[in-house]
Amino acid sequence: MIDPVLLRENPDLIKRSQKVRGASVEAVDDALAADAERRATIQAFEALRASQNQFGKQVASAPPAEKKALVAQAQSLAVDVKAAAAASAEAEARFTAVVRTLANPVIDGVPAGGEENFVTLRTHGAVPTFDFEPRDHLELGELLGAIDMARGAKVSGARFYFLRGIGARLEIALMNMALDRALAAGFVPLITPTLVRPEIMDGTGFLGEHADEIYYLPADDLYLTGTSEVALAGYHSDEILDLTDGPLRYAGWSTCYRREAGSGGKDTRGIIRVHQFNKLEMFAYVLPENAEAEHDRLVALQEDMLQALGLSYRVIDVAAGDLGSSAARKFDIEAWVPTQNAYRELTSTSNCTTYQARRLDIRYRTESGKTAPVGTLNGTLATTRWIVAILETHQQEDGSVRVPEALRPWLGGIDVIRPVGA
RNA sequence: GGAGACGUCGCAUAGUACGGCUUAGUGCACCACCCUGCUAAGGUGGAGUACCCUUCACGGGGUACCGUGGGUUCAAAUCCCACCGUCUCCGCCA
Repeated sequence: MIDPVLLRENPDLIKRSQKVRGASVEAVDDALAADAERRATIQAFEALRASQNQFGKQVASAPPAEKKALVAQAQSLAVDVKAAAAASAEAEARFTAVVRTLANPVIDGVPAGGEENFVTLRTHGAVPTFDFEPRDHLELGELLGAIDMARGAKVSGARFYFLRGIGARLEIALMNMALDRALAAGFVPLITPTLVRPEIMDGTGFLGEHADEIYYLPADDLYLTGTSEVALAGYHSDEILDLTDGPLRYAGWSTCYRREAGSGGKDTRGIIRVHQFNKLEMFAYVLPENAEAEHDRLVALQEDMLQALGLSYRVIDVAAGDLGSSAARKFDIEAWVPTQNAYRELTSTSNCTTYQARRLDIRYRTESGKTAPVGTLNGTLATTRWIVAILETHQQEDGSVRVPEALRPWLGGIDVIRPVGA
């Protein structure tokens, strides 16, 4: 949720942000009107309630003879109070509903426009070239006995798969490598619940435009999370944090579930876009003024990891229209996937500033002793999808795949993965 | 799945049988000051969160909050209902 004070005092800033996102600018005026209405009804209710409280004291201390008459008077007052309370609650609900449609104001410098308007900040590594026809990750995965899509479909349907043998080991190795790096960088590992209550899912902002992407279990009123970000953000909800010793940083390890509802027909081959995968997610709670520095720090950790794995990539500043409503800025890192002749997203790192924290009521104490919402950030450090880029980038003509040196310690020292039976 | 107990201001507790004298008491911890040669002990005072109004500001006034949400009532921590959570016992089970 945006800061209601900012809305009141600087609506133009929010309008500019809505505009570059391609979101509704009128919603800002609607919110302002709803705020005025809300405050008026609150005042009316509180004044009535104050007189009712006064009256209650009179009734309590009145001699029994007068009590009856006073109670009769108080009854009519009670009717007014009730009506005013209802009006105020309604106005509050209307205000909240409108304000929550407003997205987090983007940070200065975020490119305007939609998905294609991203700005490339830097690229790393030459695009790999082959003196043979490179195989795609699924063909390699099948040769290596690593990926089994057919049986995944048999058991669970399209976009499900088995990772088997070296494929399973590869994923565990990646996750562990990422975890060790996160530990070294001061992150606290956390294995998170993947089923969460509605208010947590809603608080992280995923029930908005992503609602149809999410698995829901009506019998239990629980949502399956598409990223451990949800549980990591909910972890400290309704708390006042002590950030005097620095940010709180967590590395969440979880399976992620996504319906991929809007992506019919896209990336149907292999494990690029699947309903279930594993991810190691970094999450940081920081003082708002440190959020942008933390954002860069997260991206640096991701780049270190990608470089260690010998992948070629570019870092992009995602355009305003392609940000989720919670993010004020988002850096994606996309690795080169040879057979697609394209960069594909491997990590996504969002600075949610205080937007998410305000919804989840996560605060810290300022120097003056007041409370204020913290900043939250999240970013990927490893996912199943990375296997795609690793297999394709490091493949050799005979279908074997070189294991990047940095990954070998987590694979028992294996330096080359060879086709099964070869 | 069945039966029961419980959820109060950071922690621990009182208050709930009889609704109004509770702007929720007490202890510990906390902060400021006083006192004692240091420490300990003692004394005095202060402390929650959110929102609304007012003020240039310091501040002042008000409303709500006793797990959450409803309800009864002139009035609810206290009565009623639902939900969430914790604990105990029984049953079942990978």
